[in-house]
Amino acid sequence: MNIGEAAAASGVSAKMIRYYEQIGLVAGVARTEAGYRVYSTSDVHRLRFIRRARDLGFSVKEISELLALWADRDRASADVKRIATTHIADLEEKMRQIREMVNTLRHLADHCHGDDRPHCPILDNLAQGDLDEAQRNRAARRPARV
Amino acid sequence: MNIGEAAAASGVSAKMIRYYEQIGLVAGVARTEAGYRVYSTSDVHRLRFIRRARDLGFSVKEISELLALWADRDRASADVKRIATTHIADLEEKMRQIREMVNTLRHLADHCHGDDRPHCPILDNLAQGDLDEAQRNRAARRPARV
DNA sequence: ATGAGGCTTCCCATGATGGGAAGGTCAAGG
DNA sequence: CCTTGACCTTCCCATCATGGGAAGCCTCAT
Repeated sequence: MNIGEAAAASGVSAKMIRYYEQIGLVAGVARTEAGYRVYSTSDVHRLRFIRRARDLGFSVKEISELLALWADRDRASADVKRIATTHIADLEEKMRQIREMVNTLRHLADHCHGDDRPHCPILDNLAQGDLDEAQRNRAARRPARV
Repeated sequence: MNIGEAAAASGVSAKMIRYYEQIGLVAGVARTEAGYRVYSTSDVHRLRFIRRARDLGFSVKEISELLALWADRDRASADVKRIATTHIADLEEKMRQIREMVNTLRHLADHCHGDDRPHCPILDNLAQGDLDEAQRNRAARRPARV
């Protein structure tokens, strides 16, 4: 199987397959005499695993650990679960930060007439940058940055 | 005021102040004979505006539009509100995607014993990558990628 | 044998941020 | 007056995952 077919079969673009090989996430595969990469079905399985893990928001580093555990038949499920729960916590933290932004923004937008007149609480808030709820929270537990 | 003081006063790092100048988000400021940047209080206000907008998740591009509206006394508040509500929608979409990931992951993690035994539904799911809820949704409305 | 389409590598760009090096400047204190 | 330390300058590099595109080679079907 050429890289294009492997891409179609795994849902990972050819570009990304080469990239994953370059950074060592997948081992270099066999090549034809002409230098074309050749993929087996188990290579494709591996790529699909990666694809699915990416879809669940895991970083390449985490996926690398997950792949190692996947390959290790004697792994402890606790090790897998630890990675997953840590990731869940990361995602939840991100969600919390976004929710805070949305709350603040929605509050401001609700008080903005949104007509031809220039007065706008949104700009007022950005300009004065007073310590409102979101900002106090941010100050409390740096670093924020979503 | 030197860049260091402006950074402290605005909450924007000196690095980022230079970057914002470079990409044209803030105009080049006055310089001393020696080449040091000199900031006025209104420069600092502008930086604080940027800082606050970044904290609310606005992109540099959006902030550039917001700054233009801020400077325009005849703006229509509708223009500001449009930017804000679009941004809110973006954030909510991101939240939705993250929530989906979390739901799937939490479901999997809940069914993982997390002990010494190797069996693990998390890896099973990644490996088989069957079309579960999250994946069908993703397939329905590409592009996903959070 | 020719053309289309696939493959290769290599370089560049994204977005916002930080790190760090090499070198110039300024102010305070000896 | 000179030194020293804290600041400033520019320039380059790295992040993270992804895509775009060019130049050139390969393969298969016509």
